[in-house]
Amino acid sequence: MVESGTSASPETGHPGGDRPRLDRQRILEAGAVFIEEHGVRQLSMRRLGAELDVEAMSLYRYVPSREDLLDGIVESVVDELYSDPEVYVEPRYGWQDYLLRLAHGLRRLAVKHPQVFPLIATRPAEAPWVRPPLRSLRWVESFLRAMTQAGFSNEQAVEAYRAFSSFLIGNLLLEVAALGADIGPVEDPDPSPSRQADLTDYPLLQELQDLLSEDRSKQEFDAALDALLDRLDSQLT
Amino acid sequence: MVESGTSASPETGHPGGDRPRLDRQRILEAGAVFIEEHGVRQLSMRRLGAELDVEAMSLYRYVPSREDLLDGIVESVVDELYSDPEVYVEPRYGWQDYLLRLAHGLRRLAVKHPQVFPLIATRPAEAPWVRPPLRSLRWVESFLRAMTQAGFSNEQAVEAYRAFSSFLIGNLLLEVAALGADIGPVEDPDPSPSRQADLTDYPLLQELQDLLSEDRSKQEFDAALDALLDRLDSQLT
DNA sequence: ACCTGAACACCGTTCAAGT
DNA sequence: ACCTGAACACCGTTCAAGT
Repeated sequence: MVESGTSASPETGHPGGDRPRLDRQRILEAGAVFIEEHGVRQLSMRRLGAELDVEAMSLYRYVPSREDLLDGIVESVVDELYSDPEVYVEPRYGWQDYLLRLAHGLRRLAVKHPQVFPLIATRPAEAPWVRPPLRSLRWVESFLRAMTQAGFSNEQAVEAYRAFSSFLIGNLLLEVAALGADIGPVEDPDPSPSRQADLTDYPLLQELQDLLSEDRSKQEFDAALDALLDRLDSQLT
Repeated sequence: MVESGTSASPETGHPGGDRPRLDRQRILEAGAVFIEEHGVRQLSMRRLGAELDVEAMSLYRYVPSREDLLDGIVESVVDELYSDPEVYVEPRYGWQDYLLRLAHGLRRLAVKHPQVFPLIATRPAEAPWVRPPLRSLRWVESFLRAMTQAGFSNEQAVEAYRAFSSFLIGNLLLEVAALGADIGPVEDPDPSPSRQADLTDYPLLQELQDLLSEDRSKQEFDAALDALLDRLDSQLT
């Protein structure tokens, strides 16, 4: 990238290519944007540097490694949940209300960041029992408090936490996979006929193809969530 | 799976390091073993070649690219399901029996290949509606046939298929993550104190840490599966 | 204090060449 | 027919050097 010649104002101001100075948060956000645009596989230190008008090596002043960069991006995206006004309210309307808000907040997050969500779901967490997508001690504590205060035993609260995590991962991972289809690697669209499945040997698939292609994620999410809440409720007394 | 042929095998003389000749299936199996031993991140064409006593470039005669290699490994591991005698029986004992067998077969697969399973769960499939971990048209057809023949409507069968996939992904992905903890990248054990979470601000987590660390995956899997079957059953009639 | 250039070890992949 | 050597473009990362 040809640049510089920006000797006039060191702080700010150029309309075309100004460079607000590097800092960790700016790098993480640029990383999240880059992943959403090009996929994780395409994210290299060099390319992210270029995006920020900087050499790759400069990033190492703020981020110890590419791995740590990815962890940082995940953390920074998940932290958006704290500023979701629909989620972050005092849990005084009962545990079902709390779980509903939390689940829908995480679904909004997943749909907003379909390319980052698989990382949220699959990166190793701080401790083995901190299960995605609730990747922080603070949320786990909050979850368990809501449940125990509602009358669940310690064992039941922990079991509910696990069931809730599994429910979210399964539903949201498959939803974003169907969305962007790029849940792991591979970037090219590839609309070649080879990619179009040959259904001649599968009469039922042929018949149901329209149904199978229909997107009912929202309804299914709500239905499964409802069933989960019922199941948990039945454990209470 | 050692192949036939190679009768006198004149060129495989070395006692310690004989080289049974390259073929696609051998490469895929070696890849699966390598991933289970060292993690996906460590798998490079060069290293896999070395494992097979061959230069990396030789692999390209059987596998178009590293991406395709990973897809091939996933396919070859999932294909083990066909030779699981507990799973692959005629579905004449009812749909619940069928779903139970299938679910437990996939759980065995996940536990046997904890490092490969995340790939099974996250690699883009043949068609967008072919949801992991049932990554083949054949299994989807089989699933839908079992359900419709049991009296589910087309819509209900498709919905059941989606609910079943989500259930499996959520439960099994989190189970293998807790197992190997390496659900994505990063290889080092790192038992440093920095990795040990500081729980001073989270009294409930402190109190429940033993419960949280307990492994109850099998029971929870069975309980959630049971609840799912009940939910589906209630839609019948 | 912050960024860069050059360098190292390692990748995936191509292709002409060996046997 | 099957494998290899050399080469290319690209990585992550280190470190001494620039400003």
